[in-house]
Amino acid sequence: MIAKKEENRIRTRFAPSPTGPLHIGGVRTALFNYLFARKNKGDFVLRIEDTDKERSKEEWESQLMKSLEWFGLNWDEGPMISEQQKIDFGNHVVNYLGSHAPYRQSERTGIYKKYLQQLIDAGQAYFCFCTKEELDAQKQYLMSIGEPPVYQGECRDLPKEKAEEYLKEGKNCVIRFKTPDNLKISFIDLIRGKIEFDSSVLGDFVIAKDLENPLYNFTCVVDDAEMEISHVIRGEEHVSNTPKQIVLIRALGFEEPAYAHLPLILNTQRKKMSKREGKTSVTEYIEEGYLPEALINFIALLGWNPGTEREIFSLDELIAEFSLEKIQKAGAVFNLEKLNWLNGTYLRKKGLKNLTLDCLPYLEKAGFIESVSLNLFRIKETKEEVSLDWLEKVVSLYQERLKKLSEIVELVDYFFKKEPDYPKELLRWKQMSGKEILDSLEASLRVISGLKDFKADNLQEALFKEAEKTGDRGNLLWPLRVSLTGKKSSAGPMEIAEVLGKEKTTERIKKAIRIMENE
RNA sequence: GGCCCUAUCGUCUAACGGUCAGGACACCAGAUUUUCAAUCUGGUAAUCAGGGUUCGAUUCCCUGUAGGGUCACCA
Repeated sequence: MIAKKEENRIRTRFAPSPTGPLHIGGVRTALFNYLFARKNKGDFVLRIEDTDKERSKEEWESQLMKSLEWFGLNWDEGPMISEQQKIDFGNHVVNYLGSHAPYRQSERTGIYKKYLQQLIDAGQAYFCFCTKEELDAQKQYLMSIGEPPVYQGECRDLPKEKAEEYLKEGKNCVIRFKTPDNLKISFIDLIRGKIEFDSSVLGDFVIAKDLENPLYNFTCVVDDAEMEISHVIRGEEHVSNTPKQIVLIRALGFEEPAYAHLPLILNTQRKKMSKREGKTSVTEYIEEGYLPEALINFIALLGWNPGTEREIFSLDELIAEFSLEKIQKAGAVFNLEKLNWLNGTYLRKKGLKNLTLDCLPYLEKAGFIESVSLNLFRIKETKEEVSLDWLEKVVSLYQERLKKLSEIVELVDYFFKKEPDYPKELLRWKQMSGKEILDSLEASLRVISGLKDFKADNLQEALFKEAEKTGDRGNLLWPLRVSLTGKKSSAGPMEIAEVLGKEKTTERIKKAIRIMENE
C-alpha cells in the first residue's frame, strides 16, 4: 500500500489519537514535523492512532483534521479518499487537502497481526495470563521497596502447550514482549544528545491485548517502519517510550529512525499543560478570535528561535528558517500576554475587508445583526438594514485596539443599540458642572446641525474651533463621546459620528441633553 | 520512590571560553492625545549554589539544589 520511498528521504509524521480536540502541544508537534519536512523537501504524514476503541471518536478525528487545515498544516499522503468517505464525514470536513485521508491504525489491524505473530513464533513475545489484581499487588510491592515496578516474568517461560491450553479455555491474556535482560539501550536525540536506559527498567511490557488489539508502542513502531518515517519528532513525554520502541524495532528487524524530543509546553505553574487549568485546546483559541498565523508564529517561538532577533514569521518564512538545532531543551511556559500582543499585530496588519468578515460571526452570535444577503445585514434591535461597507467602517474604528476578534462585540455594541445606556455621571469631564456639561452638549449639537458635509474631518475642524473657547478640548469632546457611545473609552467621537450618521448623532446628543436637564 | 530530562530578566529567548550579558512580551516613566488603544523615546529587571579546569567561565567537568517528565491491558 505504501510505495517504497527513495533512500534517505526525509519523512515525518504527526500521530495524534482522536480522543479530544487538538491540544496546543499537539499543534506544536505537528508544526515542527511539518516545518522539518517542508524545509528538507520531504513528506509529512498524518496518522490517526485510534487503537483505543473506547476513547477514539470519529468526530474528534474530523475536528483534528479541520484544525490542521485551519492552520495550513497540510499533510502529503494517505489512502486516496473515496466519494463514499467524503459523504461519511458529512458536515465535519467537506474536502480534505489533496483528497488524502489520513492513515488510520484501526484500518491496519491485519498488518500488526502479521508482525505480532512473527514475534510470537520467534519466541520474542509471549502470552501472559496474570490477572490485573496480581499485577497491581506486585507493582505496589515493588514500588514500596524502591524497585522499578516492572513485570516479573511469571508467564515468560510458560510452555507453549500450557499457553495454548489456557488460550483454548478462554483465559484472559495479553501479549508481552520478551525484553532482553541487562541491556543498555541508547539513542541519539537530535535535541538532547545521547540518552541511555537500562533494559531492566522496561520489563516485559505489554504490546497487545490480543492478536487483534495491538497497543501503542507496537503499532507505533510498525507504522513508523512501514511508512518509512525518517525522523520521529514528538513531545518529551515520549522519551521513556523510546527504549521500548527501540527494542521492538530491533526484534522486528526494522531500521531505527532519528529521534527528536521536543521540550514540553508548560502552564504558568510550570507543569505540563493540561485540560485542568487554562485553555489547552486550539478550538478554544479559535473561538476567542486568535488568527491562525498568530498562533503558528507564537507556538513556533515556544522552544525554538531563528537565531536572530526577528520575531514575526509567516508559515513559509518559518519553513525557510527552521532547524532542529535551534530547538530549546527546557520546557517553555505558554505566555498568553505575548500571544495577545502577536495576535494584535496580525490583526492590525489584516485587510479591513477580511477583518470585517472575520468579525461577522461574533456580531451575529452576539445577536447584533443577522444576514439578509451576502452584502446586506439587518440590525436586530432597530430592524435597520446595513451594508457590509458600513460594517467595515464600524470595524475600522477598532482595528488597532483589537487583541482578539471576540473583543469586537463589547467595543462596538453601541452601534447596534437603539441608544446607548449610561449613568449620568459619565458625561462629566474632570470638574465640569452640570451647567457646563449641558452647554457643552448644546454647543456640539449646534456645530453638528450647522454642518453640511457630515464627515469626520469637517466635524473635527468645526468641533476643534468650538473647543478653543474653553481651552480644554475634553470639555467639548468627552461629553459628546459619552453621549454617542455610553462608554468611558472608545474611538474618537468625530469618526464615530460619521459612521453613526447625522441623524443618530443628533438624537443621541439630544438624549444626553435631556438626561442633564432632568436634574 | 526508580529511571530520564532540564536550569540566563516575571515570561519567551540571544551570547566560537573574553559582550557594559543583547532582543521581545509584560511592567514603569515620558512624548502624542478628549478617553482607551496604537505609535515613538527612555527605564527597572537575569546567568540556581558550591567546587574544579583555565590567564579568563553564562558557556566545559563534578557535586548539591530546584523544577519537570515517566513508570497502564491510554496514546
